[in-house]
Amino acid sequence: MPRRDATLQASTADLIERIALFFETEGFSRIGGRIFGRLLLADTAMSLDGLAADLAASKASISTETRSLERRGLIERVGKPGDRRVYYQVASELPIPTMSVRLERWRRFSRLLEEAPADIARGSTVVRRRLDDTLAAHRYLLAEFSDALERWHRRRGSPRQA
Amino acid sequence: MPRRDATLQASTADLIERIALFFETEGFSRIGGRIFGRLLLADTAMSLDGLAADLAASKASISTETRSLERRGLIERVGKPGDRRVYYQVASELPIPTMSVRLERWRRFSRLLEEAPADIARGSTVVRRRLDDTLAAHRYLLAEFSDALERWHRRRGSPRQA
DNA sequence: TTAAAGATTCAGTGTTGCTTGAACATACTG
DNA sequence: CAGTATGTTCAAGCAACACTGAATCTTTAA
Repeated sequence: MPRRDATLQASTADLIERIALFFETEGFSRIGGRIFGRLLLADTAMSLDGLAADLAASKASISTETRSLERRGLIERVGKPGDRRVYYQVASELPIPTMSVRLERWRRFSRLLEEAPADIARGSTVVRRRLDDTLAAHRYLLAEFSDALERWHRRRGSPRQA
Repeated sequence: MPRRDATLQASTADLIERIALFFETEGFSRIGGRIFGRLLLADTAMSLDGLAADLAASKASISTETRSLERRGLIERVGKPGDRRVYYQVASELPIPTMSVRLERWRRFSRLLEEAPADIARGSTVVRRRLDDTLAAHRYLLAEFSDALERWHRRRGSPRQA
């Protein structure tokens, strides 16, 4: 029974675990969630084996899950001079990609409705109207939300005064 | 090998299946997604055994999944005079609950960050700042989105001119 | 080129959770 | 009351997926 690295505070490990549980309900694997949680609370970028040791998981899992998290824009890879390992850190403009991923999901559903063949609701005005209404709401809310995201980005995005 | 009811058009069955696949990525079961898809495209409310026959699934599954969908506000039960069965239909103000469910998920994550014990990032300004920024973004976007939802509701919610 | 570290892929194992038939509960009808 | 229709719960089978150790690939250093 491998133990988690002792350098991790109990409260930190706790929060990481809760984040992982949350991520699990969002379609990630538990380890994926742990990685994200660990990086979110990390003072500095971490290497693959650092994560593996820290989270008591195999390097195979870390490798797979980091790639998945990266593809979804939640984390990014960085290098360190004089070190050939790859380091991972939370995406620099974190809120944007997080929300963008969610936006993308909605769009997929909207597209699904749009693609509904014309013949599907033929003869049934009630269905046709329901689909139209739903689609209209999605369009409206998606647009509003994109705007808000854009606004936030402009308001906060530029100042890189670390 | 039970077949799907022949009264369902092929294109309709197809769309239902794609909706079900989408719902699966959203944390529902496949059958749950099928039920929602079927009801979304249904001209009229459907009974439990109607759904079971139509979707070639057991009544047990339909019973479980309808309850889950109802709890999440996506469908609702209605009665028909002179019939003791329970009928299901898509929620009347569909877009609202759909979006509300999503909002609720975000709020859960925000709460997770808020509950992060103070000691967690002590000594690390970079972590503290990252958490603060993320939380600020979430608060901003959640507020904006709630407003938009409210606006939509007011704009569209009242006219019940069926 | 070889040696070695670092990262990825693969095949196997275990766990989770969906789905179902059957048993059970409830409520209506005559 | 008995009989029946309707809906829910339960235990078990099964499929899907996460996770891992080992093998493989890639890159760097000497």
